[in-house]
Amino acid sequence: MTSNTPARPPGRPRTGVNAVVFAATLSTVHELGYARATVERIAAAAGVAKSTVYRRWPSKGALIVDCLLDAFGPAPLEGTSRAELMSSTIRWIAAKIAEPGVGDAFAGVFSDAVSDPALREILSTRLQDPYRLALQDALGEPENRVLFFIDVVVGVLLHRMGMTGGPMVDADVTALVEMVLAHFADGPGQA
Amino acid sequence: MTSNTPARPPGRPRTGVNAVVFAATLSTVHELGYARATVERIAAAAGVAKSTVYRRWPSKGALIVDCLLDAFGPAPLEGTSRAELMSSTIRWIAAKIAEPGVGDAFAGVFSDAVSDPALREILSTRLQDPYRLALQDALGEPENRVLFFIDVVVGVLLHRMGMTGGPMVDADVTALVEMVLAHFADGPGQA
DNA sequence: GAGTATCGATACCTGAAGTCGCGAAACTCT
DNA sequence: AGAGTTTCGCGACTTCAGGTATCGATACTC
Repeated sequence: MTSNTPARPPGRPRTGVNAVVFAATLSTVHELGYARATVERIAAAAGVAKSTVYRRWPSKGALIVDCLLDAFGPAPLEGTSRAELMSSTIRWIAAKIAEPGVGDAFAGVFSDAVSDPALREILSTRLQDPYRLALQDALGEPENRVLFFIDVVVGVLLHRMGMTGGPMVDADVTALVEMVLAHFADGPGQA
Repeated sequence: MTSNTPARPPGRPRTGVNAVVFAATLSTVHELGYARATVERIAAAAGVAKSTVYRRWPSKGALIVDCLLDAFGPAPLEGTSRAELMSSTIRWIAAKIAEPGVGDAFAGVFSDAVSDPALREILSTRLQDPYRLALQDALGEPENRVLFFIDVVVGVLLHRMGMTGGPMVDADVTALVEMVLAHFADGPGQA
């Protein structure tokens, strides 16, 4: 244990502007949409130089993913029964995606990932995997079933967002909950 | 009925290269991905000038939408029972999206539409509405239920495509069919 | 033959992602 | 105190893609 206390590396420390940049990202995406929310505009909204943003995130997509991670936070995973747990998780995701800027940012980075394998890797590893593992643990379901669950919930919400420009209304979220609950009611085991 | 036979408008008629451009679009998108499939490259692959493409389609998104319309064609709507009809429709969409280039193009134009209201209008009106109306008629379901059906099927398939880079495996398509069928089994009427 | 709309080719404009280099500031270590 | 290191803001720069405009040539209709 010779170097167990890195204390602080030499050089000027980074200013604590990550939270400000995340807030500026969401508000800029919310106002202008994903494509017009350029890194330059986001940086200006945060009161920060563009080079500062690129010093911390390698690409616009990586910035968005980190911003989404910050916006979502850890999954609540509340509920005593499997049904309650799934229901609350779905409603939690729906509510988060409905927050101003979050859905637009999510759909935007998602579509960028289609033709960008590096970004797809970031999206899958940094954003999807933590929630996937937490759900596997909480639900006791195998990986492929949880991935299917995520595909259904997030896919439906993003498709509605992309087609209409707005979040899904509550009645349809309820229908989504009922449909998913019925499919997963029989517990782990089937394909 | 004075001008009931427009016959052919004056000027040089357009050459019949639409089909060639569509094929070039899909193959280019398949090879390079949506973002790198520039209009210039697509035109070159079709043996056509870029200006010719822009003379026929106002934007890249409109070209992609027309290309998808051509690739999908009319919905089969086969099956005697409601369950068979839904099942065959879902498998038909899944198979189409799995065709080389189609899924990438779909996901790409979809994500572009998120921050482009004009493109969203084109996507919704030209691509979604025809199939929505046909499904409303064939299933006897109200608009909001059919929209939910489309959200589920297309949303799930595109989310899988965007996250993994490849189409959904057959076992998961089967799970999707079962889940949707169970939800819509009770027929029209509930929310 | 006059008029019109297409064709290919090419040059151009705009905007956005990402890079680079600069001098200044804020730290740590000696 | 001073050397070394890293960040900061600022701005110029490169690259690339969507889209526009202009050109002479071509293929039609009237």
